[in-house]
Amino acid sequence: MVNICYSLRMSAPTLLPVVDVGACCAPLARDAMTQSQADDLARSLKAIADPARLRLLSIIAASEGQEACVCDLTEPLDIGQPTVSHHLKVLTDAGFLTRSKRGTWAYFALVPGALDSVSRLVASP
Amino acid sequence: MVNICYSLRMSAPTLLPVVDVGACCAPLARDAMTQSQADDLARSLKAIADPARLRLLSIIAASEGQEACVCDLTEPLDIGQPTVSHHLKVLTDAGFLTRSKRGTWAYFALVPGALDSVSRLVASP
DNA sequence: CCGGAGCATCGACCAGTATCGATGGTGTGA
DNA sequence: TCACACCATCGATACTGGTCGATGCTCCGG
Repeated sequence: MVNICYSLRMSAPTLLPVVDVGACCAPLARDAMTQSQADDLARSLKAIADPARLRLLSIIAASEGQEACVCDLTEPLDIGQPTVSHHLKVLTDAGFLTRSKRGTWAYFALVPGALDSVSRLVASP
Repeated sequence: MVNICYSLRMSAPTLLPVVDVGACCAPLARDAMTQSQADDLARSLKAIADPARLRLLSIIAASEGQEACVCDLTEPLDIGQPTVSHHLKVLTDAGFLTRSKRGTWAYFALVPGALDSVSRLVASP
C-alpha cells in the first residue's frame, strides 16, 4: 500500500486521489500538521462523513468481489437515484471507489487500501 | 473479516460520547451497516472532518501530556478565539477531548483511544 | 429505427455550519 | 474593590452540502 510521502503537492487544487494524503507518515498525533496536510485529510474524511455514503461503502464492501451496481444500491437506502449517483461520485472523486461500466450497468468497486490509508492517518502512531 | 456486534443500541439519540460507536466491532466492511450505526459513525467523522479541528487535535496530541490551553491554540491557527472555542466544543461534545479548567485557563486533553476507536471502525477488519 | 432501462448531470431548495464581532462570566492580581 | 486576562456564549451572515425532480445520454432489445 503505497507510501509516498506527500507525493502530491502536484500544484493541484486538485480533486481526486485525495486519499494517500500522507500515505506513509505523520499521523494526526505526531507533531502538528501543516495546513495543507489538514486540508487534504479533512477532504478525505468529509467524503466518508455521511450516513448515506457510509452505508454505500458498507454495502459494496459486503458484496461479492467488493463491487456493486447502482441498481443494487438505490433500493436499500431509501433515497433517490440521482442522490445515490451523487454520493457515488463523491466517493469516486475522493479515491475510495472506482467505476467501471459494463453494458448498461455501472459497477462501483472499493479501492483496496484506500479506507485503511485514512484510518491509519487518524490512529495513533 | 467479520466482527459483527452492534453492541450499542443504547437507546440514545444522545449527543456526546458519539465515539464508542461500535466500540468493539463491526467495521465498515462487514455486512451492511444499519442506518443508526451509519448515523453515529458519520457524526464522529464529521467532528474531525475539518482542517481547523484536525490541526487542533494534532497540536494537542503533540503537546506535553497531550493537553493544551486555549491560549496556546488561538495563535498557531490564524482564526479568531470564538471560533477556536467553538471547534473545541464540537470535539469535546463528540468525545475526542475533555475540558478541565485550572485557574483562568481551560485545558483540553485528548481522550485516550477515542481517535483509535473511530480509526478502527473505518479500517478493514 | 425506436422504445425503454440504467445512470449521470443540472438547477433549485433547504438545512446545517464555519466564521466573526460583541458581549457576558469568571477567575487573578494589584 | 477594581481592572484586566481568559474563555464561553450569542446573534448575524455567508457558504457548504444533501436532497429532489426534470432532463439528457447511452446501451440494449425488438
